Amino acid sequence: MATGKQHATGNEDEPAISWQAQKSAMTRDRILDAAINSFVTLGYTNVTTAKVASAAGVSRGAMLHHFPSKTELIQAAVEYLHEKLLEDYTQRVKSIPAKLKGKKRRRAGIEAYWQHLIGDLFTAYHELSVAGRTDAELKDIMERSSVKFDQHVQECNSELFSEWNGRGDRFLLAMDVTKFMMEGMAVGQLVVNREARVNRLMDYLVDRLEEIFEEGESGAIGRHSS
Amino acid sequence: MATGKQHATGNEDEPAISWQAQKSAMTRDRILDAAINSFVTLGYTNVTTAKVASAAGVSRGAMLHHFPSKTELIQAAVEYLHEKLLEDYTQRVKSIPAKLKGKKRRRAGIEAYWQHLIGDLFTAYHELSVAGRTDAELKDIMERSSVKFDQHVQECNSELFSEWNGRGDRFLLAMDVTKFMMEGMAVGQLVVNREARVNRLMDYLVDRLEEIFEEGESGAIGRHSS
DNA sequence: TTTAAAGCAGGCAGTCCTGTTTTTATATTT
DNA sequence: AAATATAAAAACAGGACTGCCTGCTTTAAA
Repeated sequence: MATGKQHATGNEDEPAISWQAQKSAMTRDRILDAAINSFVTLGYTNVTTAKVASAAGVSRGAMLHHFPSKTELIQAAVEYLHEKLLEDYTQRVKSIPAKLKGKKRRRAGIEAYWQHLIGDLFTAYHELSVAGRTDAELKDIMERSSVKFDQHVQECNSELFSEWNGRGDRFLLAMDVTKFMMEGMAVGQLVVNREARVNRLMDYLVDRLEEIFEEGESGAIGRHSS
Repeated sequence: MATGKQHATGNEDEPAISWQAQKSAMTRDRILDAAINSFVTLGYTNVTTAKVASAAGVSRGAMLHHFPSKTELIQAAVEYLHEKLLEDYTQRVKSIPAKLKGKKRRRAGIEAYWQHLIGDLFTAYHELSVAGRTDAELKDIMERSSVKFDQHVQECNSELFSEWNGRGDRFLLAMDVTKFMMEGMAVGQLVVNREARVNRLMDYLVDRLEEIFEEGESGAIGRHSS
């Protein structure tokens, strides 16, 4: 594969993209993709370096060349996963038709987040997150990743729902409600009547968000608590 | 502890509680307690039969006498955990003062569930739940356990919030919203500003439940969706 | 008192996993 | 074209975990 026919001509001051560096980076990414995929299909507990190497189609030796230890592999996989999570979410949000306005737009935002949550990337993230609870190093990385991701989501939402800017705490509350309720749905056991319950919950959630948007400073939020 | 002086007198037709059966049951429970505790402190990934035996204070041989394989140990631990989860939740709900009425009572119910969720038992449950995603046998057991637990919670709530009986779907929706949002909070990464956000979310949740309770058939729920 | 059986303790073999080292192939440079 | 560096493959050693097996102690039955 890739017989390596590079430009034979002079090509003097082309600095250092260097042919084999690309190949190296490619196998590196293949390994990281395989790692993430292994977390999804096997579960964190059952992932071994050999299985990842096999899934990536490289020898164990090749893998240990790129990642000298299992720990370094996992840490690299977390950072790689973080990038892919950001990209996945961003992509889903960006593909919301610009013509959608108002409530339709909000509903589409919720749906995009839901599709993100039931995808493989978030599954892998959750596996690592649970594993991180009892692994100090991993915990640290996961928390940083989580905080950065939430910041990105907030920026996306400020853009997507610009009509809500300037609401301060309200906006943050709405984001928290959405985040935790939907993550709970994605993570929790939801076996009986799944479809119907999910739809009903998402309808309910959108309505509550509308409430926050519709009502003024003295609206339903805090009506009882005040 | 319990020097085992059983009644030396006749006591003819007492069938078979038999001395060593008690001892056996006790070590069995010690092992299962140690297993659950190991899931909490070590994480499912790092639990080994040797560590569980050590934590229980029994030899490995003793453990293999009670649980011939690791699989059987874990399955027994799940059933044991299920019982303890039921008991824990029930206990917390029952200890809500009977004098509390109306909103105070609802708030106390939420608080009881929250304390249940941030306890060790639910942590162990979550570990096993995640492990069950990629383990067919375990998945099966966990789902059954989950369904049964939810049923129990529903019965408790029907009793605790009897003023809401007869609301049908409304009631189920309120339970789902509560369940998933709070489980999301318990499970998800919630590092920055944890205290304040949790309190705010629980205030918000209680208000939404009040809404369901206060408003009639044509209330806020479905106001937008209809 | 003897006999059978159950609970229990510890050692042993096989397997899997990790990380190191050695070896081969492929690129880049002089 | 030779030399050097890097990527990849394969063999190897050490450690950990699981399951089995043998023997010991305590309880129940005869």
